[in-house]
Amino acid sequence: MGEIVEFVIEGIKDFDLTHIFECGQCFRWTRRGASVCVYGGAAGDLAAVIRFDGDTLTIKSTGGSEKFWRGYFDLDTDYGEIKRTLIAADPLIAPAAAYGGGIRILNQKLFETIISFVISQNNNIPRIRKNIESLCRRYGNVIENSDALEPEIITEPMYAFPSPESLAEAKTCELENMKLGYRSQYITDAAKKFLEDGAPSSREELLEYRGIGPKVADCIMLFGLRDTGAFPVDTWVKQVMSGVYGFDPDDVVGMMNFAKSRFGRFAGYAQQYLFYYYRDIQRQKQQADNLSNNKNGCADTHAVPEKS
DNA sequence: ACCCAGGATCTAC
DNA sequence: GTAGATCATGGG
Repeated sequence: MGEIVEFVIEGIKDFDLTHIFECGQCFRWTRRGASVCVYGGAAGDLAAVIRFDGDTLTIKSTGGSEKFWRGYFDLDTDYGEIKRTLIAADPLIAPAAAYGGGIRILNQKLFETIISFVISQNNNIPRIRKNIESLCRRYGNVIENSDALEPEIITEPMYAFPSPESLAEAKTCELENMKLGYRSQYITDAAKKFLEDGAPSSREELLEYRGIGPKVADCIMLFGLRDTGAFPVDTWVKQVMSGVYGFDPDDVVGMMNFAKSRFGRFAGYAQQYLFYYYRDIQRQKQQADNLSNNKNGCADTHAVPEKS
């Protein structure tokens, strides 16, 4: 244990690190290079630097076998076939499947997925990432050799995701002090329940957790239990489903029925393409608006209000 | 100062 | 069973 390993895997199609790491399924990977596609981060209790160039994936990590990383990145699933099947079932999804065509649904640890998506409720992705990092720093173990991996890329030690035991023993008030907010109780309760009941394996079991409702349960089914038929409906999916398919934004049941009947066991992939596509173009639109506001000089014309 | 974010829960009808 | 208020925090 403790050996740094490196794997080079060639001939990979339908793969893009930005799509994979920025599509909202994981929260511990960050882009490190400006031009080259390099990500650093952690999966469970392993730290790694990931590169993808052309069709070649390079993984330098603090451990794990090639088999583990192939599974983590879902390399043995044919995403070209998935996309063709989705588009055949519904041509309207073609733009989204092309836009996020390099998405892979990662093979993540169940407990990490549960806690991460409990934190995700009514929260935004940048803050979810911060919350999870502070949890790892406080309750996770230092990842051995993570500082020796590539010191110019990963400049400080990384921490493993906390074990169920460590979060079960954590004081709820301490989580509150770490700005975990009202979700603090959900987190410590979930860790205790996970330890007592064992790993949940169905949507029904997940819904018995306090802090896990239908949407979070579906995310955990998709990302933690690899139920690729799950179709999590969040605020972004509501918007794209109403915009593209004309659903009432509050008709969540209708959207889920549509996805199930149209996409079946591939509904989860469809959801990821739709989520990434719509959220990303909305963000770019927002940035463009901000730029044009500055150019017009509209943003600076307000006098600074005096404070009392 | 305001609305929103990968929502869930509690209460009141 | 379901509409409405509330939850803690900070991004934009």
